[in-house]
Formats: sequence, C-alpha cells, structure tokens
Amino acid sequence: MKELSKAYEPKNYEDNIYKKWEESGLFNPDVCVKQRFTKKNAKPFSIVLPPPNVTGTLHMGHAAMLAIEDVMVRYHRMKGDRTLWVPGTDHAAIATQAKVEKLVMEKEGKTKYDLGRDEFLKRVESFAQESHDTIVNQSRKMGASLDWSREAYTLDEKRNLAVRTVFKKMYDDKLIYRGYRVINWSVKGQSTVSDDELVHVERPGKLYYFKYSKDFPITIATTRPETKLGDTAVAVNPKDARYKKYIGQEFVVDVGAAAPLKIKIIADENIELEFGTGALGVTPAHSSVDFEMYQKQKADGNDIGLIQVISEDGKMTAAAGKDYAGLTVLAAREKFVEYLRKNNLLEKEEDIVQNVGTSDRFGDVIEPLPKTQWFIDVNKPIKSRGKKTLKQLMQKAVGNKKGQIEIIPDRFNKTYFHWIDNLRDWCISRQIWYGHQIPVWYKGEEVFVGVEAPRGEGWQQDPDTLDTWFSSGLWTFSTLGYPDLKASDLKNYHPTSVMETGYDILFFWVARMILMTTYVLDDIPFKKVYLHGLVRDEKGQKMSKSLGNVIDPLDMINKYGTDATRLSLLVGNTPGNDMKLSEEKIAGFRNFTNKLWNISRFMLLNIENPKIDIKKPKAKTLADEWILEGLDKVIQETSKNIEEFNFSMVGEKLRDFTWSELADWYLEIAKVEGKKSEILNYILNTILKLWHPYMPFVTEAIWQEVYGADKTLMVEPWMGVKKANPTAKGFNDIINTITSIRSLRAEYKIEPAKKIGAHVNAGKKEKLLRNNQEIIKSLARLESLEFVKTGAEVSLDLAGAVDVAKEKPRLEKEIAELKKYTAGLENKLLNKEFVSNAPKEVVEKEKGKLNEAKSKLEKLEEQLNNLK
RNA sequence: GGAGCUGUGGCUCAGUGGUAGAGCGUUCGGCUUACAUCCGAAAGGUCGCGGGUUCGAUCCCUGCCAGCUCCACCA
Repeated sequence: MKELSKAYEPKNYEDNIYKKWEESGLFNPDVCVKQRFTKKNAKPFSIVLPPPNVTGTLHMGHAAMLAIEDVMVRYHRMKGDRTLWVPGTDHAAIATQAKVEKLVMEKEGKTKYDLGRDEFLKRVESFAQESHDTIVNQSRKMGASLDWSREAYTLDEKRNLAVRTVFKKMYDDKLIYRGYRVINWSVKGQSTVSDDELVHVERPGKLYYFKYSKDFPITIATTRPETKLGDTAVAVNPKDARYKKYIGQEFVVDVGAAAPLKIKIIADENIELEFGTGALGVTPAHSSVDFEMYQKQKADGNDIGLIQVISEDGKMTAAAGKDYAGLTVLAAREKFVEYLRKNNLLEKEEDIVQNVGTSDRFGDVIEPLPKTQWFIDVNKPIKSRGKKTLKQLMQKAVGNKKGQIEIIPDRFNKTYFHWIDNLRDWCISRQIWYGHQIPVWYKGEEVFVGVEAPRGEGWQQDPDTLDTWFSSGLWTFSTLGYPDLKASDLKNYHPTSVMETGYDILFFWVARMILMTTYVLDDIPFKKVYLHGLVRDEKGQKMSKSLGNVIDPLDMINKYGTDATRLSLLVGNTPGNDMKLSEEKIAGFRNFTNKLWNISRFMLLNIENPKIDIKKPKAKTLADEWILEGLDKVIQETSKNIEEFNFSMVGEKLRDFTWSELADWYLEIAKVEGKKSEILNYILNTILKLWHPYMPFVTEAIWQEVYGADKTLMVEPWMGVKKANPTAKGFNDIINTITSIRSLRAEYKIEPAKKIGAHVNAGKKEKLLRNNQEIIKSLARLESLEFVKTGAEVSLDLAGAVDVAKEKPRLEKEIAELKKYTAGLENKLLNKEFVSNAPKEVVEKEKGKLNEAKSKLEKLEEQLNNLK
C-alpha cells in the first residue's frame, strides 16, 4: 500500500477521480443495476436538476444546488436505491437573447435586425453552446454525480416535441387562447413580459390633478398625463355622493388628441374614494386595470372605446394628435402638462412615491399596451380533470396529505397558495427570436395548430416564441421521455422524489411545473420540494458583478478543493434561509478536509492489512466500546438527517464525531493502548462512507489509495444500525477527568511529571473500574502524570504541587454554586406538579442531572478535604 | 396596502418547553514522530424589548422595536 502524503492536495486527485467515476458509467442507474450495485427491483430515487441558464457561468447558488442534490443522490445510491439525477440546461429565452444582443452590439456595433433572424440565432446558439460547455464542466468540477447520458436541453429536439405536444393539447382543451389584451410591453426588448417577470421599483413621481376641459365637472388625478390623450371614460365609486349624479353621462372634450375624446362617466366599485380626487381617468389601452373596466363595460353593452396613444416603439401614435405623434412618452408628458397649465386646467401637482413596473431582463420601464397574444387560461374548467381549473389543480397538488407535494420549509405553502389566488391568465407569447416557436400556422383567415407543420402551400408559422417557463414547466417529464407515455424512465422515475431549488423561483418555475404536470399527466411532478436560500456575500449582500463581491466557485475549488467548497455550502445554514459565505469559511473546511486525510493516514499506519469487507469488531476496552457506540449513533443520525433534509446538522455532527471524538480522544488512546487494527479498519471504512456524500473526492481518494484504483467508494453499500443500549457511559467521566487535569495543569502552570490533585469516581461496576484504570493509566502516561491507585477509587494523586491558597477558594466557590444547583434540582423534583405533569423522560433526565451533580459535589468536597 | 423571514458570546450561524452550543476570532501554553491546514487550556451570552400561557420559556401566544425579503392594478 502506498503511503499517503502529508497534506491532501485536491488538485492531484479531483479531476482524475471524476473522470474515473464518469467512465465507470455508475452515474447511470441502469449501469448500477447491470453491475449489481443496485438491485433490479430497488426503490427509485430521482431528481431532475434545475437546469442552469446558458447565459454564462455557474455561481455559488448553482454550486450550493449541486452540492445539496449530490448529497441526496450519493446517499441514496449507496443505500441501494435506483438513483437517477438528470442533468440539463435552460435556453432562458429572453435572458440569453438579451445577453447576446448586448455582446453583438459591443463587438460589432450591430443590432439583431442588422443581422437578421437566422444569422442572429446562429450567434445565440454558438453562445449558448459555449455557456453550456462551461456549465457542464463546472458541474463536473463540483463532483456532481449526474447521469450525463440523459442530459437534456430545454430547446433541443426532444423537448421541442414535448412543448409542441403540450401546446396542442392545451389548445384543443381551449386552455390556450389568442386574445387582444393589455400586456406588459418592453420597448427595449420589443417583447411582452409576463406578470411575474415584472419588477416593481419605487420611484419619486408626480400626481397631477386636472380637468379635461373648463366645463368638465370632475377633476381627476394621474401620474401619467400623456396617456390621458387616450382616455375614454372616468370611473367613480358608485357610492361616491360627489359624483353619483354624473354616472352614465358622456362628455366630449378636446385635449389636443387626433379626435375629441368622448368621456363617459362610469361606476366601478374598486375606485377608492380617498385616493386623489376619487375619480379615475380610464385609459383602456394603457392600463390593465382600465382595460378590465373597459371589458366589463363592453360585456354590459356599453362600449366606451379604446384609443392606443403609445406604440410599440415607445412613442406617441397618430391618435395622440399631431402635437404629440412621434414624441417619446416623457416628452409628451411634459408637453401635455404644459398644455394643461397654459389652459388653467392643472389644479395641483403632488410629489408621491410610485411603484413602476420594470422588466427584470431588459431593465426598462414596462409600457402596458394592447396587443393580440397567446394566453393560458387558468380559470377554465378542464373536462379530463374533473372540471377542475388549472388553478384548482395547482391548489390540490400541494399539502400534507398523501399524494400531495410537501414543501420544505412549509412556510412556503402560504406563499405558494397566495400566489395562486392572485394568478391571472399567463401570457406565453414573446416577440423574441430565441425560443420555441409557437406551433401555430396561418394562411389568410385560416389557423392551424399542430404538433407538426400543416401540409400544403402558403402556411406561415406564428413568428412568436414561447415564454421560457413554458418549456421549463415540462422539465420533470420532458426529460424522462414524454410525450412517449410508455417511456421506461417516465414509468420508473416519475414523479421525481425531490425538487431541490432556490426559493426565488418558486413561482416562476416550481408552480409552473405543478401546473403543467397535473394537467398533462394528471400527476404531481415531485413528491417533495426542498427550497434552499440564496448565497450572499459576508455582508449579506447579493453577489453581483457590479458590486464586485462575487465569489467564484471555481476559484474556491482551485484554492481549497471541491470538498471544502461543498461543505461550506452545506453546513451552517437552514432550508429557505439565505446564507452568508466567506472565503474564511471555505478555508476552515479545507482544514477539515486535510484533517480527515491525516486521520486516515494515521489509522492506516495502525491497520495491518486493510480490508473493505469488515464487520463491526468486538470492543476490547472501554474506549473501543465508546467509539463504536459513538459511530453507531452517528450512522443513525446521518441517515436520518439526510432523509429529513437537515444537511447542515449532518455535517456538524459528523465533523464533531470525526474531529472531537475520534481524532482528539480515541486515536490518542489508541496510541497507548495499541493493537487496534481491526477496529481502526472498521472505523476508517465507516467514516469514509459517511463522509462520501459530502466530501466525495477526498473520501474516494483515500479509498482508492488504500484499496486500489479499481475499487470505488461511490457504490459501497451504506450502513444500517441496530439500536443498542449504550454501555460505555463511564468513558465520558474519564474524558472529564482528563480535561480537568489539563485545566488545572494549565492554571497552575504545572510542568509534566509534577504532581497535581484530581480524582475520578470510577463507578460501581468492577469491569468498568478495571477498564477505567487501564485507560486512566494510559492517559496519565499521555499527560505525563503519575498514576496512583487507592482501593476502589482510582485517582491521579499529584497533590503536592497545588497552590492551596489559590485552590481552596476556587473549590469552595465551585462547591457553593453546585450546592445551589442541586438544591434547585431537589426542589424541582419535590414539586409534585412537576413530577406529575412533566413527561417521564424529563423527570428522569432531571434525576440523572441531580445524581451527576451530587457525585460531582462529593468529589469536590473530597478534594477540598485533601487540600486541608 | 398585504404576507413572510430574521434578531442567540467580537463575527458567521446551529439548537432545545427544564439554569445555552459550534466554527472562526481573541488570550495563554505547546513544532507531543497522522496533521502547525495541528494540539491543550481559557475568557466571552440577562438567547432584541414588554406582557401572557406553564410548576418552569431563549424555545409556545401576543404587542412593540430593529433589519431583510416577497407579493400588490392606489390611478
């Protein structure tokens, strides 16, 4: 066997190990079955990776996602489950196109129109390909055990077929419709944007109070005077005494628009009496609220009309009048306000803070305007789904009943349901070029919707593309073989076990997957949703290029290794809460990685002939018993906590066991007790397995150094543990004793081999006493103290060197405090209410505490007597 | 305007209905032949503030203060 180097060098191992894993094919569950690492009829465990956008590189958030999912996947694979983790990337329509547009402009000074659709798409595709390659390589660097043979792309052929199939199905069910509506328009992006992609930004604004004309009876208030050129009504609350009398009347006013405006006074209950003047100028073309009023009126047989005064290029239309046509919105606003002022129509200007909707991707202010678009109707009863609407399907899918999706942490249930309650029809068409082109063809008045293009000449496909979340919504099943409903992956792995993703895309994505899956497959897409927090910098700020606070996972991997980087993202945070990450934290875990390496190195020096298959050996000493019990406990806890998504807890407990118990105590004792080959071999194998899901590289590196490069830890079976009664309790007494010796020695600056007083109550059992003596003897030697045995009591009697003057008050103080404490406990146990009301275990625990305190008190009093 | 989260030692965060834990940092002492990416010891907290429930609350309820986040068609 090769001797391990002094320090673990991740770079010497990681890439090779990953390559070996990948070549072994064992990321693929079919191969695991074929090679008999997994039973054919094993329980499935599946995760579909949230596909990163092909807009660049992976950031720490992705790294966290990969680490968390890889932990689950590796754990379940070792446990023997038929484990599948499907990788993929997302074409991220708008985001990718916007990025490439920017790049093309920077590099060539050209717009997408200069290049034309085909040429521009070629640029996007090559950019996407490059991003994809980077992302895939980074995922490998993270050690992610993804089944690359099943890799998918949201815009590849198979996914495109899934998209067309679902579109057609929804169209046939009349869930998808084409409608003329006020939509969110991004002038910069020249496309619609969905409600969810709108980001509301607070801005200082002005509220203008004015009248359309001198003899118009009602003053209205607006933040957007320029749109008033397209007003067709004034809405007031029907309960408003001030305006009641005008309801139903029509006024004709000339404000300089192309034609005089016919303003009808209408009633609407949503108008607030308190805001502004309590009257709202209705602009059906440029406000979705106003548009809804317009539709409502129209349904009631009262067409108030709609005038579009702003066009898609963000400029005023001819309908706005010759003074305004062609002006930008802002210029028109100034001009119109000036007009009002001149004609004494402007009554008041008020500074207010207003919320402006901006486009997340393009960054500009969203212009609501009317346009014919494709929508998904979320309120239409679906025959094949028991007349439930999409909204209802989404509501029914989540909860804590069997067959429902459990969201972790559960507080996001509330967020989810609230979102559904406020959900409106989803605008799915985009005027961008990169994406799934809508499978609709036109020929004159004819419309054809189909999975494949229609036969015959003269058909023109709809130029629009689909919202990127449409294809993402199909992700859990489009990656598993859909639309082939008999596909084995779909049967074997759907619904997936867990969806692990950031809480920031709960609406965008998780909800859409639930919508699509419940509708298309009449099933849930995943059994559980685990939401992780965002990775922030050490100050809690979002990491961003402009702030310059981005920690690049690759840099950290280069500097500290993958395992350390993974641990830093797994330990020290809880689900759904953001985590702050600093380089120091990663460096800390690098130290631990090295510690594990050295622990293994030491153990190997004491293992005669390392074996993979080694059963739990019998304990020969109390120390052995203690560490084996500790190991059993940590095995249990690790399994339980991974299954319950307490990833941080697992790391902490394992680290504590490995470092504080195994390395600091057991291995030290092993040095003096010696002859522990079998036990050490067993412990080594076990902790390497336990750590493998968290630190796949260093554990695999050690494993292969020890057992040969043809072996792999990755598919070694996970351990089960039978519950056992702890018998090595006495060992903790010993630890405490030694600790107090060390402490006293430090306090009194006693050199090794000098005398110092400390006692240990060895307990009552003979066997325990014998064992304790052995260990204490050993540890006394370790501590360079003189070991003295007196009757049934074991003591390390080195009293001579103790400074009585100093020690006496210390002991007295400690005794006094302890007496107070025991008195308190005794009182508590005498309290009938406590004894009868508190759970039995709690009472027992308190009794235990009391006994412990009493014996400690005895010891201290004895020490005090010895001093005297 | 609604909803949610957070507030625990200097920092980052775990945690529990029964007189508080870790890592880092700090101080002191050690190159003890697995590891100085280490070892030993120590200091350091009225668990944001007030009220309630309870035999008992840092943990449950309620109000307040502070920070953060999401949602929303106040024109």
